[in-house]
Amino acid sequence: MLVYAILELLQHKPLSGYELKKRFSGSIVFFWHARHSQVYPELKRMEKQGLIAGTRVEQETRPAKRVYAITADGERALKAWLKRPVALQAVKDQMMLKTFAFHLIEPQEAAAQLRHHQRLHQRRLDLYLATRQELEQRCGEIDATGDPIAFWNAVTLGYSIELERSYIAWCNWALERQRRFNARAVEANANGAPAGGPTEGAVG
Amino acid sequence: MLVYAILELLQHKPLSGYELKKRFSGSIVFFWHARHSQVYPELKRMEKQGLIAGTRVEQETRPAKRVYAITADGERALKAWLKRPVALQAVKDQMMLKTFAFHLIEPQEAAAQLRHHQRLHQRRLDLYLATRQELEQRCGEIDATGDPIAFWNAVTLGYSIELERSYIAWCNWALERQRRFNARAVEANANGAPAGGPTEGAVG
DNA sequence: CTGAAATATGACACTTTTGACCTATGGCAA
DNA sequence: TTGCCATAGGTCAAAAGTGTCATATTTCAG
Repeated sequence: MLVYAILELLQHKPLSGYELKKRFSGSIVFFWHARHSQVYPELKRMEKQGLIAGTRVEQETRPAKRVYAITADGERALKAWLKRPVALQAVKDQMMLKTFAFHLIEPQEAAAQLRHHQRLHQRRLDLYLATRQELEQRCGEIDATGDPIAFWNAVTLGYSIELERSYIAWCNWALERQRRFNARAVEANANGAPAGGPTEGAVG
Repeated sequence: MLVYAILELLQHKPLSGYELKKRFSGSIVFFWHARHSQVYPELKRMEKQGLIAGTRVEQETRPAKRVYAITADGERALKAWLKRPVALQAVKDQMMLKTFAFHLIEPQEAAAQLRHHQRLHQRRLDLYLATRQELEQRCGEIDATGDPIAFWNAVTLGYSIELERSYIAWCNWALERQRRFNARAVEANANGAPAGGPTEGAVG
């Protein structure tokens, strides 16, 4: 997969390993990322396969760098991949893994975790919104410019924003539901009817 | 991370490697998954660490199995992990990686990809909704039962459902935006004003 | 009675990813 | 002038994860 992420970035413009690494902390990082210790070996492998071509570039004030450009073969491989249908991706979410077992910790601790997580996603959302503002200022009303690169950039950014909003909304919803749940439990306890214990049937 | 996923599952009830593997195709698979070739070695490692304890169990109609139970150490480790604040997780989304480069393929091919992906997520959403129905039938109105396991199960399931709905909504939105975008491009073309070419500034 | 399917566990090669460490150069600030 | 930061590019061990093959047993359908 990293192969295609790199090809996509090089398809716009030739870049060095260091510049690529920085791109993976730029807009593409919203849905794909890689460390430099993964990028450099991958570039070598891709060059051996003929997907990209590197050239040494001397610089005056900075160390020399090796700039990679996509080849005709690389572009073919990229387009072929784009046309292949994607399979449904498995979800891996640490926060959900924790939430699934929140019955093991104190309700207020669970709530604190949810609030903390909400703050983190709020910060990320703010970053995404700022990025969108920037993009719109650079490109004007995207639909009007007719630039397909800016268009699809905006479409993926729209997804990232929606995802963060969903997460924040879910945190709110979970906290609200938890408040109601706890209130009921306290009430039931006061009436001398203890809340139900672990129910095996709930898991599977 | 797999360690904690396994501990969570064993915390409910001792299970064999095979049963665990099946759990990873059950409700926990909505946000975590693992193949059996990862589960079995992990169980051995965890037993050596003292987080779980295995016992050989003979069966009449089936081959003997090794059932693992969580230890006091394992429970402590699990609870400690639950209380540690989660870091923001990086997103990895193949579909977004593709969408980011859809300017390289024909608009109708991009639209076909979006529609295909929407169908896949619709199917998954249907599965999740069925699971929720099942859960509610087994546990009744969850807030009323006072069972915290069923409660947090419902909360995570709520997230999974929201995520799928977001994805489907995004596909619709993207398709609609693309239709408008293409209509404009055709219009501009008819007026003798060709649509803008690649804009370097759109990526970074 | 043969073969497929489910149960049950494992080995192994491989890729992907992470985290820590290392080497340079040059600019800039305390 | 000492040290930090950014640029530039690596290495390496380890962990995480995938995919395939192997090996038993038993049940059940044809």
